[in-house]
Amino acid sequence: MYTSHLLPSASSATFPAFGLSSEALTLESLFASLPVDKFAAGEGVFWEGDAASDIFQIAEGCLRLYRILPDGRRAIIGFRFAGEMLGLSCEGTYCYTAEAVTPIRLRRLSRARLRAMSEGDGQLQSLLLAKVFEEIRAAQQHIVVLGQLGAEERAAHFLVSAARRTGADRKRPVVIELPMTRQDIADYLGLTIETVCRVMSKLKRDGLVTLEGRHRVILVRVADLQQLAGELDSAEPWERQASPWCPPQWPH
Amino acid sequence: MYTSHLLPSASSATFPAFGLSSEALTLESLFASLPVDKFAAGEGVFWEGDAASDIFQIAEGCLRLYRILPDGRRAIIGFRFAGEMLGLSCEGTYCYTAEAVTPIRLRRLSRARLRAMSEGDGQLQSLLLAKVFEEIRAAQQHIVVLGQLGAEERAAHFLVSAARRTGADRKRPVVIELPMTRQDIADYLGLTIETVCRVMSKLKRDGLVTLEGRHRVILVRVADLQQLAGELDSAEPWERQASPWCPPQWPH
DNA sequence: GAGCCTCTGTTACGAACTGTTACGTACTGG
DNA sequence: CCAGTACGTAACAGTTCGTAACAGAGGCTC
Repeated sequence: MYTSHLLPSASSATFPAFGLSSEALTLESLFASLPVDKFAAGEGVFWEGDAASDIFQIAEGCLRLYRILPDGRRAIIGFRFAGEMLGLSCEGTYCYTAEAVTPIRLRRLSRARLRAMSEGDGQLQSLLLAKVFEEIRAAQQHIVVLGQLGAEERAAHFLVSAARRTGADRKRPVVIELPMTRQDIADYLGLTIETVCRVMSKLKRDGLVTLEGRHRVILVRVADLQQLAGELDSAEPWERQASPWCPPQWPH
Repeated sequence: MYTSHLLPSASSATFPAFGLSSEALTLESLFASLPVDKFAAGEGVFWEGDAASDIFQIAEGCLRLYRILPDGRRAIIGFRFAGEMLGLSCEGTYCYTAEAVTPIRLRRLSRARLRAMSEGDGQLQSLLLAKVFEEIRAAQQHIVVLGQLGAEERAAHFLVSAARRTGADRKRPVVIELPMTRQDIADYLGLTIETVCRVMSKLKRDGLVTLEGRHRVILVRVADLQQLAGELDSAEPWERQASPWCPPQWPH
């Protein structure tokens, strides 16, 4: 799981890459027949304050969710990847801006229609509620990370979470792809870009990871990274299937 | 609103002190006939990992919600006050420990029973969902505070939020009562107790607040405090009624 | 109710960490 | 291939932390 909001998708439901789970199929099928919207990298899907009329499922790509403070600082609340949903936990207006990190394709479902569909469908309601609870749990995890962990610990947590989320932690070597920029990571972890660089370099120097280019990290000593991360994950219910992962080809 | 989780109660529903709102009555009436449990200050109501069998409504007093990290650090996720609910957004097991800050009285409703009651009751479902959404919004607010604000800004935000939450910001002078200890505030704001003291002293020295004993703060220059807090509140939908407030008599 | 005791809170100062600024390098896209 | 952007590194500055000493409030005993 990605520190917190990187993996706010399913708790009991899963998102296998080819839709083998019956529970997941229920949710996936809601979107399956909908047309696909495309957005270029850097494009916004919706903005904080917009009427929250739709929810989205990401068919492909990666988004960042953020809020801008009055003085211009940017707080990234989380990232969303292929297979995950977007905008479910907003009511009235979106409480953050959603922007494409990579080129993305997503399907749009109006909130009104979802409401109509879930009316009287207890199973669907449960699935949606599970996603909302998952999002709360992820947010609380993020709160713990930002409030209690130091820079190196936050970075370790970010990496370990990414590995778990993508399922990379079940292969050897553990290779994770990070489509977002260092600035994105910094704004997500509550650090500056320089501190992120420093810490990544230190992890590399200490032999915990290997860096291949800007967007690929190989976790060498996973157990040590997990310990650095405060082992916040191990007690977490993220024992789940990986979401489909976009191929490593995002330009910046 | 309290930085974030201090006020995760209602978004559309309100909790007037004497239950005058019809929406609030719907939720309040769920608990009204239930027996009252009492807990002494420092006592735990439930623990992280416990089966989340019940949800609670606080009749009186204040609780802290926290998680303990493997190395002993304590992260306070939020506080809960009289009139608010507890344990709603957990599924399966509680994801934090709830502990009385002051002597508390609360009413317990089993999750199974709530489920049965809400089955087929669309209005009740909406009310509960609104509370869950409110909690997510509060958590995201807390993420922004912990990730982007400095120590003084966090403290200012904490105070302004407390004022808004208790309705103290609509009177002059703005007097807020903080039943929790400095250590609680520190663990909530991601600071050390010394930094909390230092910052509070600085706010006092700068004439922004007056401190009366350990648990009472008078906000002198509210607008300046709000600006320090990043004005995160002003754009927030916390334009709501205050919850009933416990009398200022908590010993430590 | 007086006095002692313990716990909480406050302040000071040095240490550690993170932010800031600046500059050089690597990658990306045209 | 070139220009622009993102990234990495280093030196310096600022903030926060950690330790420690002290002050004050509340509780307890007598």
